[in-house]
Amino acid sequence: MSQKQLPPVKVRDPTTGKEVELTPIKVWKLSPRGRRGVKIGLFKSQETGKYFRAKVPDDYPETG
DNA sequence: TTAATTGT
DNA sequence: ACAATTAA
Repeated sequence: MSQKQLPPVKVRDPTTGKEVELTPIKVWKLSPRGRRGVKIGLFKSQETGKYFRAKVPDDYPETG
């Protein structure tokens, strides 16, 4: 199986306030039943080492 | 156990 | 309010 690395996402790093490109550690769908919901990624700030969550594009692949 | 994430 | 996820 060719393991393609996921592309970085442009997100606002809430710990620095800067917009950065980061590859999410994990991605999942967050949606109530019967509603559309959003995809969420778990990220780790390079600047501060702090974890944060942010929306990722709807077409971004989910990770296991 | 809670905070925080986004859009309906 | 509600969905899943996980660091703190």
